[in-house]
Amino acid sequence: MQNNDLNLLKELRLKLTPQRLAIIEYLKGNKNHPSAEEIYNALKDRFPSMSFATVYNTLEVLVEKGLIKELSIDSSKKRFDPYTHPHHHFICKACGKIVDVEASFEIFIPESLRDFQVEDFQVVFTGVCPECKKE
Amino acid sequence: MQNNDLNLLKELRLKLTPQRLAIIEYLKGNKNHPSAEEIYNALKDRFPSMSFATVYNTLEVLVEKGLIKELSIDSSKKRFDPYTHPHHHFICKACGKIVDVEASFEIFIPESLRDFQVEDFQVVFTGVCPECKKE
DNA sequence: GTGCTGTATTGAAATAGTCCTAAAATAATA
DNA sequence: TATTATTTTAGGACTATTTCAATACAGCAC
Repeated sequence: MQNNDLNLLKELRLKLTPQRLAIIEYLKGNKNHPSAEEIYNALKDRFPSMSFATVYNTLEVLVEKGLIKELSIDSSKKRFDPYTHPHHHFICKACGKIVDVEASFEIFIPESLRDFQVEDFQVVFTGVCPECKKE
Repeated sequence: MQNNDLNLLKELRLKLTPQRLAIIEYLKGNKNHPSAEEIYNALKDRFPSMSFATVYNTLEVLVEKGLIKELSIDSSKKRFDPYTHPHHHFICKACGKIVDVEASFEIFIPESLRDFQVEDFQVVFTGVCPECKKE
């Protein structure tokens, strides 16, 4: 946890609670696209009294403030991604793993979206990851 | 419901139950990416005794047989798409509507996915649809 | 530091979506 | 028409998520 995180939270007028700081610290640099449960499990040793609601509340706030992104790649649960810069994903049909794809793609906005306010796009690759391919 | 649907189901060795036929008919040509609940609600007048499990069972079979696709665009529920040909989507942040994008994109497979077996990709645009833009 | 105030956390229960199971129903076949 | 294997049904189980009221506590003024 760096000082600039503390300052960032202050600027956002969020109270610096230990649970929040731990959740942010856990997410920071995390490339595993964790679910709420994974976050909860990772922190419950340090915060045995922490409630699931706190994890959800915090994640909601962080998404609102734009510090993390909520991924809609997995239809069974929400996943969260601290990397808010534009990037893409590969999802393995076998194990469900989600991998970052750092390439940038040149995509033209199709004519059919003329009247739409397109703000972002995401490329989701599907297939089989190297580990699952071996089996 | 056309005869070729009936033949298709026969070839797949699926029993032609009224519920199944109704679900297939409802999905056919449907561009709203309906959820299981929407399908259930749309048909419950005609099939008051129909169970939710039937909807899920049928959808599962249809996905297995490749007649429809399951979309993982909405993190709150599964959505189903009868259009199995390659196409993309726009999702409105305001109303959640999912719109088909028929364009085809030239995407290179990035070097970082060298060892991955990439089978498909999907472009998901996000932003605001014309209706929500007005508000 | 002490006290105040509004925000955050907690625990439990409510809700929503999906899936499971066993019994009853029924489509397909002979 | 009888048989059989598949499908539907009803209800409950299960998981993920949200809500709620009560309690705790971070930040601020003094």
